[in-house]
Amino acid sequence: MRPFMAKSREWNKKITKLIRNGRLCEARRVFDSMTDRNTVTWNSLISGYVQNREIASARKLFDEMPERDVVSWNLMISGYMACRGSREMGDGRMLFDRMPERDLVSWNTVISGYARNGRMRDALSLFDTMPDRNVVSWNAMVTGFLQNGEVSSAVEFFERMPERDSASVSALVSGLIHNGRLNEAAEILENFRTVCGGEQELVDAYNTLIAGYGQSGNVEEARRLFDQIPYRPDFRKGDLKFRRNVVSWNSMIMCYTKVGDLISARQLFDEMDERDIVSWNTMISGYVQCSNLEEASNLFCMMSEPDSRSWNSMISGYAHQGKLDLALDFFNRMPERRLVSWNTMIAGYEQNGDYEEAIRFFCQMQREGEKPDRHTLSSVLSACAGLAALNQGKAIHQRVLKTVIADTPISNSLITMYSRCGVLGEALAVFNEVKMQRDVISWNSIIGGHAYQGFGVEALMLYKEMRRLKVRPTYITFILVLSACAHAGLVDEGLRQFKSMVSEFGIEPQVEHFASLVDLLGRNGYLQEAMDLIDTMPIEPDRAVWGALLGACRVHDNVELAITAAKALTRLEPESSAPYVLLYNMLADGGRWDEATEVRTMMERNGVKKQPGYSWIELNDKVHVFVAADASHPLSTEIHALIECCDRVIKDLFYATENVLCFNNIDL
DNA sequence: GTAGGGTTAG
Repeated sequence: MRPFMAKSREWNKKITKLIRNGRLCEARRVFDSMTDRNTVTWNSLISGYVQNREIASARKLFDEMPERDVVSWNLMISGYMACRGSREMGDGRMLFDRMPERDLVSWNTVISGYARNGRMRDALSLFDTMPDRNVVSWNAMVTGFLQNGEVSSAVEFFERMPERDSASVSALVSGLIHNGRLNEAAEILENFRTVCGGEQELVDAYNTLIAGYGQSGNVEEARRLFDQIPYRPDFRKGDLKFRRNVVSWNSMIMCYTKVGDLISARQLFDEMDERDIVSWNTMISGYVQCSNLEEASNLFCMMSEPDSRSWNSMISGYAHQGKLDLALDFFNRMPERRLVSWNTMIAGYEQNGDYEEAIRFFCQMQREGEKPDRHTLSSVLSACAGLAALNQGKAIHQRVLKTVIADTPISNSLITMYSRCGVLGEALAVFNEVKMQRDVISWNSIIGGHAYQGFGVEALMLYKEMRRLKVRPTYITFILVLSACAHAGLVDEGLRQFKSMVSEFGIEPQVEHFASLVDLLGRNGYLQEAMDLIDTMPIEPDRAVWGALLGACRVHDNVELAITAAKALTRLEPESSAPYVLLYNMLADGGRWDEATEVRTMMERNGVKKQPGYSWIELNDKVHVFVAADASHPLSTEIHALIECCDRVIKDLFYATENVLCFNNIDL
């Protein structure tokens, strides 16, 4: 035996293992350090890039490699087909047409690529012309039909198959479930059971159905099936093959975690003889989903080799609890961070309102060579919306045009971002571009944008257009419509819309709707009516409801109701300074100094501190945040000097115009 | 080291 052969085989194994553990960069370093690479070495690394959707890197290796075999070609084709874009699929097809020698895998790769992306006609024409077919070719067609909702074609193909294996049955059963036909799926399984008795394939079909029941939340039925599969083989019956495998256990555990029954999930987990990485990850993610990070972390620590899913579950768990420091700790400790890890951190910061950090992470991610996808872009767009960072948002819009083909959620984020940045024209431009793929969220975004910017009448016009096009509004639509009416002073219209929400659409009013109604009435001077509404509303009023009343009292200078509202607010949020401050200012404005002082004393006695106000400005793609009495900005001294200068100019003008404040003509 | 189904992360 030649020693160097054994050597390169060992290295190839090492590369494969690194790729399996998500350490692609390390695999690349091993590859680069090798002197005796063979075709398998090249193919292994290409496979790593393909698995990680780095198609350009895969192609570069493919073009550079000295000798390509049929596996190299097949790997590249499968990489292109998995990218799903029509351009990439075209590239894959081009390679297929150009390759010197095709095998069954080549044909099946292209067929399933077409089938998965709804191009059944292309899939079918290849299927019909291919020299010979195997069970994989048939299964790919069945799956494709089911994914496109063509259930009868799928069943027809299934029946025409010359031979079937466990994947054929699983494909049909799971496809039927995804088309909402659980009963038919169960029927197929029953037929299959009588035909093939206690074979291994039956277990796979059972597992599919268990998972299907789990998806629809029917744990009892799933458990009934699970219990029908014997735990251990029954030797007396000669039943050697029909027994639970690790997927049966994992699927059942998943059913329990899905409904939050972690006790039962854990019982099964502890009962298992052999757990695989999926068992561990399913349990961890179950604990994460019900916010039990302690147990999640216990299990995580017990794992010998956590993979990227294990790490990312922990990161997302802590991020959801707002513990970004702990999330970051896991993020930093993981052996190799991939796109999902970055996305989890960015989404975590964004959802916790730390928009600057979300954007900072986004920039760092790109510096480290990771390409954003739709998840990244959607989070970052929300962060830009939160900061009203228009230039950043525009730059990301450009990225979107290069990265995503047509994606409704992303377009909706763009609409929201432009709205929040105050450029409704841009928001409308996006809204008009996606005419064909609008959903109710697109409408909510554009209506909300107009309402938010004070264009109540325009918001209502958009709502009417939405109704004309028979788009069914949601409860959020009505929060926005009521807010639009409030801003436009259309009290009667608002009340009419509220009634129509209940009577026409059967939407049960939520506390947010009452807050909007209180705002609608109060803002337009109907303070007593707003108060009466609070007294009679069927839900407990929350801070938004009382806040709306208090704001209205401030505008219309009703001190007595303001006191009621402020009292209610301090009961709900004892630590908030806003109601005290607002009430203090109102009393002081009215010259009621004794009561004002009393409010101030009460605030101090209750240990409430005034929270510093803050504002921000976007300049040269950077967002600068200013907090009162904060000197952390690099140009703090200069900024304060400038403010003082402005202050002087304003004061001079103020006195010069004999106490008549007129900002309109000031040219600073 | 490559093709189809069923279990895990954003």
